[in-house]
Amino acid sequence: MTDSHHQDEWRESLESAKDIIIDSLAETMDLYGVTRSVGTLYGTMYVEGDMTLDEMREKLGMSKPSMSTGVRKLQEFNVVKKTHRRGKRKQTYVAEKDFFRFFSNFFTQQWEREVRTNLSAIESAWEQLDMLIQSEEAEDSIKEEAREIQRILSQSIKYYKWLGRLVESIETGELFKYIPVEEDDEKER
Amino acid sequence: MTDSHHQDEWRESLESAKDIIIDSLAETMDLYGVTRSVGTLYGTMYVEGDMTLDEMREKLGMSKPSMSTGVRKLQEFNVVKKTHRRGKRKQTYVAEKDFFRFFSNFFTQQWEREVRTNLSAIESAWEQLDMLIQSEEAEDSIKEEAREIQRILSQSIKYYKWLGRLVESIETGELFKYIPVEEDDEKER
DNA sequence: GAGACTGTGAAGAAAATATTTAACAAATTG
DNA sequence: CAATTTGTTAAATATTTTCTTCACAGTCTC
Repeated sequence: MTDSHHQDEWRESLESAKDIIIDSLAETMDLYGVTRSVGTLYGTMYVEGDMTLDEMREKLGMSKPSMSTGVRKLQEFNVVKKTHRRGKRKQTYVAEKDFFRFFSNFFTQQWEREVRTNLSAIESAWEQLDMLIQSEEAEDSIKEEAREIQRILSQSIKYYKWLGRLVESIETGELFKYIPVEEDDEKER
Repeated sequence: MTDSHHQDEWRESLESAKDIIIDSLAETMDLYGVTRSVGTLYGTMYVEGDMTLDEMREKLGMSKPSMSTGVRKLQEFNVVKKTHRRGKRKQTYVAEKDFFRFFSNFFTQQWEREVRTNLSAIESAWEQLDMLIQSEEAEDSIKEEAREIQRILSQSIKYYKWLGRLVESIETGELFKYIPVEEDDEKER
């Protein structure tokens, strides 16, 4: 229809549109403590669909072990999964494209860990403070400081329990009843 | 009452209880892309109350510029604020001890930025894809890929709008009506 | 089972980040 | 207004993290 030079330009334009998306995804994933290049990898899989390690390597111009570890990290965050192309030997990987699920997977995991870690730390600190408070020997000023810390901690416990319930409400989908997802709607403004 | 050696041991025990809390806070802040030592700084302010830069420096055994930049970062995250001790010349800083406010400040800011960044990226990518789709010359296969990306993007837009509403509901306190904070209660199990 | 291919671990190189020291600018005190 | 103190910037250094090259183990193919 038209000469191939023009088609290259259109192709170029398509790729640059993809890059805009990829970069902005990478930037925001950066905020979550995901390294920039791993974020770029996710973004690439997001716009390109499922990929093999070699396809990633070629697309990003990086080494294969990098891709391997990058994909692993994304799997740990539950935002990338293994798939397979039928008949093919190479392993393929697919990015979670549904950001609602991305949100759920990512923060659920993050927050569950936070709750677990901090509640157990609070528990052992609390015991130690109790021992101190109940001892005969310790000075009153020390005891008072111990009690003050317990007061702060008891506030925090309330928070972690709340965070646990938030996680639950995400997992059960309850949160999405309270804050509903707008429906797909042609006449949406 | 008892000799000072014993008191040192109790003091030691109190400090170690604090350290348990500090470390676990630092570890979880690490998950949010906050560097470990900045997390430790936050944790220290959390258990120690308001501090001057010199007190931080002494407590953590680090340089003053480190404290200065650390505090700045925490202020950017809205989890530390300036205060003053009356009559005193030195500036003091205080950590947000209420984790509900911590949660609100931190994620509100993070997510608002995410929504802004990505929606504007999607907008410009979308326009570019539109140009491509409406052009006479571009090959059908390219147009089809452009349309496919638009389909994915339109799903994402729904997500970002939802995330924006989640932020709102945190800011207005609505979320805490849906998922209530347990009341302070002596006979709580 | 030999040969080819895929994915990952280890070690070292390169790059990015954090931290300190030194210098300075602003503010406060006497 | 000189002297002191506080907080920050800039440059140098140290440390950590990331990335690559190389090597190898497991799998599939013929």
